[in-house]
Amino acid sequence: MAKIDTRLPKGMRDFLPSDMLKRDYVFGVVRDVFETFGFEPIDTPVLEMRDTLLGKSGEDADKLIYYAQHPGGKEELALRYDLTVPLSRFVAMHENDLLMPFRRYHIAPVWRGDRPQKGRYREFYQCDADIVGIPDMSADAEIISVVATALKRLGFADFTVKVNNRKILTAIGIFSGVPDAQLGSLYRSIDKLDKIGLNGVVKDLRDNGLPEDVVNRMVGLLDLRGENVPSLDMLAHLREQLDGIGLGQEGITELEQMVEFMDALAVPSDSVEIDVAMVRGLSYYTGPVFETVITKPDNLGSVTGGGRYDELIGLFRKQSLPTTGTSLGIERIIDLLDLLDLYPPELTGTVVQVLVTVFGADTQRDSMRLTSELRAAGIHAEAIMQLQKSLGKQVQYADRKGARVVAFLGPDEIASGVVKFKRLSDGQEVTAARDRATLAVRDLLAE
RNA sequence: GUGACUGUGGUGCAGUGGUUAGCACGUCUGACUGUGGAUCAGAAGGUCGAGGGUUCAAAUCCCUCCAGUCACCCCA
Repeated sequence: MAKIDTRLPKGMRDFLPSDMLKRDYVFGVVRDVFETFGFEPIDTPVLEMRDTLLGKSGEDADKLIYYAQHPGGKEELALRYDLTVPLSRFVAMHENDLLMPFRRYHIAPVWRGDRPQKGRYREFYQCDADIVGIPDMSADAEIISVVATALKRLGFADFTVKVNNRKILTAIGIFSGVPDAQLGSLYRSIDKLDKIGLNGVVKDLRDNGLPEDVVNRMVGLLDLRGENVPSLDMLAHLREQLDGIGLGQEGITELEQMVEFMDALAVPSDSVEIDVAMVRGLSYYTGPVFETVITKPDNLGSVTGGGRYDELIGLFRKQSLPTTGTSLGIERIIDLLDLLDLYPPELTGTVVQVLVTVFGADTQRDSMRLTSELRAAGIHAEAIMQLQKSLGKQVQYADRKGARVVAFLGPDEIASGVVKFKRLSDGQEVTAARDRATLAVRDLLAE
């Protein structure tokens, strides 16, 4: 008989138990850091009304949104593309129940109909933290701080949070004399600076039909972005260049304030870089924008992204609320943790701590009783359920599974009222009285 | 949406026109009926991505489709 094809939707994945344990570990660390910073958890439906999502993140994003429909349903639905737009809807909808400022975190899957490739999936989790209701740069500095703290707690040593401000980008456009219609392609060219270099950007700009004097003015500005120029000096320089352009002055002041606040929050200055060539594609950003790259293996793209979007909530409510936040991309973080092997040693690939063997039908109930006692003491325990399995196979099963301790409860032990435990890592065995069994296991697990 | 590369047991690969398609790892069984990682012996497991064409003969050459990977765009 023909078997049903097992394939999954493109870009979507199953997770084995060992994968899930890693994921849960990462989620746990991130959640813990978020809560340390005073962010509260929320959740929203995976489906939203189509109109809620469309037209918020840009044309490119709209094309990636999945539509979801019940055959008999009249509502036009879509799978959420990110957690930011749902938050905006959520705030406008529940403002009566929210205290401002509202700091929330949200860890949940989102869907994008993108072509999958390394570090990119069609279904993936985002971990977002946002502060609603604060226009001040102290909020943006908090966001950078929470990002840096989470990455550090996960074990990353070499990462850079890049910071820029959309107002500066706009000012660069004004300064150089780029017509509004071409601002988009201007940003796109600038964004490629790291990849294709200054000459590449110049070529790109010319190819896009920008006049030579415009290109030259632009190059003068981008040249400021030298690696060795201290950030604040560079901003002062930029301030002179953009003299008379109000938006640019504003953006620079905001960055300067952020730097001060980050300093007060003890964000290590060597993990933050002001990069006036960092753009970010989502259209709702209005001020500071952030993005993190892991600098050591440096091939997986950004692991966090965010920024300030002061107008977005205004689409769902008479008056907008100033909001800033970030998203951590758990999938890329996990790929990197795998690569760098940064997991704590206690992640063994199984939740089972003790595997209880079974000698035969006549001792099975004793094994079950012991298992139950271990569980009551909070020890993760599993009993063998196949009576015909040889003892060797049972121990092998425990070993392959990754259980740390095996319990033996055969006729001899039962007769003398004891139980024998063996720690698989070093083969050490201890025999303990039945009423001291859980203590003995705890000792073996502790080392 | 654009481009490049790749599809052979569960996984990784070999096989580039010629008998029943091989190897490694993994799986299962046994040596080992009260103790794992090692060793040895044996077994199971494949419509060679799908369809069509060329040929006496196709995993191998050609065409189409499908799928996967990577890159661009964009993004986490």
